[in-house]
Amino acid sequence: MTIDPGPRTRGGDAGARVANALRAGILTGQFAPGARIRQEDLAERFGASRVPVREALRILEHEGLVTLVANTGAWVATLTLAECEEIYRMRERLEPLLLAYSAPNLDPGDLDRLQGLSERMAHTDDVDAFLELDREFHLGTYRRARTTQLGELVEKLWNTTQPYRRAYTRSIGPDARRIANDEHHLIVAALRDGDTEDAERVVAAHIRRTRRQLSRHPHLFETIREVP
Amino acid sequence: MTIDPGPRTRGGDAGARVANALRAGILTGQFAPGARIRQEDLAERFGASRVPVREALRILEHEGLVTLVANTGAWVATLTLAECEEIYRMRERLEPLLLAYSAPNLDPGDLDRLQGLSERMAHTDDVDAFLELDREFHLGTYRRARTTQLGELVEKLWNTTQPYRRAYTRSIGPDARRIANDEHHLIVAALRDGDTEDAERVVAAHIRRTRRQLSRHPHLFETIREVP
DNA sequence: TCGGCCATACTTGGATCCAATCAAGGAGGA
DNA sequence: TCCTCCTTGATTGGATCCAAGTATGGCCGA
Repeated sequence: MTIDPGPRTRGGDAGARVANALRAGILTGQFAPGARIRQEDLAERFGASRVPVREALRILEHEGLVTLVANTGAWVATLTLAECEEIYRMRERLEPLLLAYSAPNLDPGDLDRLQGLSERMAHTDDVDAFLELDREFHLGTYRRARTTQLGELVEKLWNTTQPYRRAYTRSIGPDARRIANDEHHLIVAALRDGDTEDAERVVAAHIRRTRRQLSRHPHLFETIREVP
Repeated sequence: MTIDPGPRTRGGDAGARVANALRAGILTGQFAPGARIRQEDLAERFGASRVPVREALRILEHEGLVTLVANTGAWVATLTLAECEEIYRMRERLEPLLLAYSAPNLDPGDLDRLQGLSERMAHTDDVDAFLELDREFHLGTYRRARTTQLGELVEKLWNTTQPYRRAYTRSIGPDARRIANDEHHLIVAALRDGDTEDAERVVAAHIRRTRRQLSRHPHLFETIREVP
């Protein structure tokens, strides 16, 4: 019995490999919400047959990134404003809990790295870079959580809302993003103080504020639904 | 363009059909945690080939009911005590939110039905009947929630912990279950009063108490892990 | 000219076949 | 006697092939 080789996708797991690649494509915006996905296209693109592609679609369906309709096809999942608000309300409750799992295990090096991310974020005007740093920062605060379910779920919630977060970030100016930076600094400060409860409160408020902001931009969700 | 046929599993979705059947088997205890699942067995049992079976396993893997190891096999998922506590903490935060979505839409007929379930629960000594009624009751309070993600997630959390809830319920006497009945009555009463916030508090306390009870029975999780 | 119907092409779904991988059991040697 | 290595069986993974369903385009009729 060899030891588990970890997340390295070795031969014998083409389904997961295709899923990872397609997930990355959706998160980076190469595949837009509502876009049709043809199995054979993916198979050709990744040099696999349609069998693992179908498995990959099944995986991503349950991650909320793909919508499958039997005998009809697959589309990149779309969200309505109501669904997006729902996810943000879930995050509002779950991420403080996840932070509570993680905070006691964050060492000074972690905190320095988080502070570095937060500062780089404050000095960038590029939307994609900002999004990437934002994600790195928040998930970074959760990295030391020894959870098996909660961490994955939170990442999943981030993933499904990512395309809309990108559209939103583009639509607002760089100035409007400054508030997020202040909140990030507050989180790092609370974590340095060892005041986990305060950090939890700031995270919850951060998510709540973002949700309200999103609600003021319903047009972001008025994409043409190719899904019937 | 025909309208979406809904959750009816018609021809052309054997993967989902197998997944539903296997899920039911796990929830009813026919497949115990840690039990090996052979693809060909399932295929033969459900009269399908191994292709849809593999899809079903992928689905259930992401529902947390099955553990897959590449090139090795599939097992009914097992939980450690720590993982179970983690899930209960998640439920503690999510179910009050879900109840808040549902409560305003519950009509008097729903409440009567819930009260009926709660009373039948108080008068049964059969463990399986109790578990079924308990599940019906709680999910019944959430049934009117117009959510797309949260409801499914909560049901998923119920499913993954179901085998251990069964073992726990068996291990305690009928008397120890009475407290749950009182809490259920409180929930119905709060809902009748239109006091959603109070109902949320009772649900949270109910889950929290159950989590503490489970923590006192670590032996329930000391099953032989067939998974290497 | 517009609407409905039908046939055709395309896409997805499922089954069978073959290759690759892993686990177990036995043989051989120290 | 115990450890190691190798062989063999069983099971999973992937590809190709065929069937079934759906959507699109053209044709006919009103």
